[in-house]
Amino acid sequence: MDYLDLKVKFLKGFADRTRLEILESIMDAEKTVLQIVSEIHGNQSNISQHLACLKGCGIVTARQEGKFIYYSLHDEQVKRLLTMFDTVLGDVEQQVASCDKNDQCLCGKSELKCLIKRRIISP
Amino acid sequence: MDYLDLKVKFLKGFADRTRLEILESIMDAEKTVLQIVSEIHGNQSNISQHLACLKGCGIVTARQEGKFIYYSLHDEQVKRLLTMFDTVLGDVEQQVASCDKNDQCLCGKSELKCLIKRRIISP
DNA sequence: TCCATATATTAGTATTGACTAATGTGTTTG
DNA sequence: CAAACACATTAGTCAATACTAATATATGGA
Repeated sequence: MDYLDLKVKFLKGFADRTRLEILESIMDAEKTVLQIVSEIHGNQSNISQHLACLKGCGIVTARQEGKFIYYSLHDEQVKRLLTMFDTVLGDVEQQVASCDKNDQCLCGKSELKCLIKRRIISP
Repeated sequence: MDYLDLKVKFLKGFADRTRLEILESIMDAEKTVLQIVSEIHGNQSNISQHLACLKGCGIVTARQEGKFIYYSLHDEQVKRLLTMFDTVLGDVEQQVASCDKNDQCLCGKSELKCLIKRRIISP
């Protein structure tokens, strides 16, 4: 694993809907797994796996207290980064939203418009 | 597609080795597709697809001039974000590098240690 | 010690995404 | 207009990843 691989892994940590929901949930205060599970949709197993992922990506840290494990953002820098995502996305949101022009890319291939374009289903 | 989906898509745009290589390549100056292709490994088709992806994610923009198309970062904010990735990664690099503890997560399941853990191959 | 609670792990499946090779489109130049 | 060039698109394949359900581990308390 070279530096670029580490960077990819770190960034992939953020690039998932469930994980972003988790991060939003613990943005301002540490939470236990069950607290997170109840705040966002998801089941316990799934959330646990995503938390392990976030930890492995250096995005969150865990702190045990009795039978509870509290998760929080790794540090202030990570929080700043999360904030910056929104800032920058503000600039480009329109472009990203016009997904029609790049159906094939990161839109989820079972998205309706993508299925149409790929002629799996008809309009 | 709600706001969170847009954010996920935007972030996924960064979360790939080839795309990061492209971004590094055009970080300081716009480049044509062929220039990018020759600077990093990759073949033309592959790079073209990644460029379409980056464009769709609002990360780069394209400018046509004759038969050439010049790609560059979408704006200064995106450049700042790319810089910030390195800054924050500096803090957490050690944690990310110790991939052993989270084999299953974003390490690539055909990585040697992952294959061992999953008992596909033996140590 | 036995049970309940909190969380992690495993295994299996389905989806998503990256890559290659081949072909298509548009632009310039002879 | 035809050939060459620059780039985009398509289709197909394989690998990576997210999810569910079931099971395992660990902690605290009756």
